[in-house]
Amino acid sequence: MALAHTILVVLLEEPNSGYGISKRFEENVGCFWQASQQQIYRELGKMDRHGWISPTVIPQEGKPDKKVYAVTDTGRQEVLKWCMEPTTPTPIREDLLVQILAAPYLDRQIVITEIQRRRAIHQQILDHYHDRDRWFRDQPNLSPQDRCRYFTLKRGISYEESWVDWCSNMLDILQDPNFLEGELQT
Amino acid sequence: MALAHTILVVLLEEPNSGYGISKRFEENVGCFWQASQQQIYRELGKMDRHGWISPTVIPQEGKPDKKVYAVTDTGRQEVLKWCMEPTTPTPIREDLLVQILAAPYLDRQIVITEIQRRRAIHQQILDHYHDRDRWFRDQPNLSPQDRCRYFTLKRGISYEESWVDWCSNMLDILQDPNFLEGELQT
DNA sequence: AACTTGTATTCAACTTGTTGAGTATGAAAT
DNA sequence: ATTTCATACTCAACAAGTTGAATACAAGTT
Repeated sequence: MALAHTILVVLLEEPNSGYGISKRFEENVGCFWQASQQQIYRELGKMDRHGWISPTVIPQEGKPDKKVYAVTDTGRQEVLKWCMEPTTPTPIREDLLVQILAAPYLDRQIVITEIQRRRAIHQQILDHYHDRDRWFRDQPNLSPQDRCRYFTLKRGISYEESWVDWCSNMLDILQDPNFLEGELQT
Repeated sequence: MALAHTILVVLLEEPNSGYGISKRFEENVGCFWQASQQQIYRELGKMDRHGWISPTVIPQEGKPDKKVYAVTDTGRQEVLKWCMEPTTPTPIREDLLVQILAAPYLDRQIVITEIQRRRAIHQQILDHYHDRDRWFRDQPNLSPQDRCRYFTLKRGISYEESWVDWCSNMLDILQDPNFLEGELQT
């Protein structure tokens, strides 16, 4: 139940609603954990039933009511216990590399176009991460929480850079008309 | 149904049994797609019902019988169609980074130990990939299939390198006794 | 006046992934 | 002689992720 624990960590900093948590995921957590709104709402229900969080309905003006969840003592114990356990690398499942494996049966131009498209996507994410990186650097003082968020952003940057590099390298190789013959390039 | 399509691509090169496909996944495909034996067997059943593959029972000496699956025409059409569609980056879900986000609530030594452990894991995978990389380079002639497998391996290397680099960087920062104060390091 | 956007939540169906048990054979090792 | 390993497959239960629909209010836009 890693999603539940991710949500708990987000709620440790401050209580928040399902909608607010979802926004947080988009803005801050997205570089290492992606979850849909529906997933978050469902998980919050389960966490509530487990007694890890407790909701307070907050009436708002001009907006619908919201249910703000706070971490309970049980929840706090649970998440800290979970966080001290060893982790394993996440299994990778990458559609694009299935295409690469199928490249001998495909038109080369399709593969090239797809890698260009993917490089653009990763470059765009990277640009966005660089903006956030600059924001962190411009702050005179960062809270420990922000500092740790910065570390996760660094991981996101490292990841996206590795994609952009690989794509560029692939394009160099595939655009060489002799790529099927001869020595392997470096 | 990306797993089904990944299996189809593997079967395009040569017909194979569930067990054999599982081995292939461990040896070659694992750097970009991880699937358990059970998942593969279940998927093969579904693919058979869809008419994408057809089995032949092969009696063996000294070993149990095996069901060798070959891609049908329908299956071939299906996988080639799928491979020409645009892909999206796989959502990332990384437990270790949840821990990093929770670091302000944890003992620093636990986080350091965990990152060291993870770096060792990624370094080990990387060493193994480097061995395979060397094997590819030592071949005088590679089939287009092997050449494409090599490209996916390159992606694996890029990915694991980015992890090792990030871990090393994190350890430098966390082992600095003043990491909570002062300027952000590069 | 009707449409879109942003906030806020809930429910249902389906697919995919994980975990564990269970069956069977032959070869190699203790 | 028994255990372990490698081959080879099946079934079931559960957890997690995806997709889509539905409801509701207010503000801003066309």
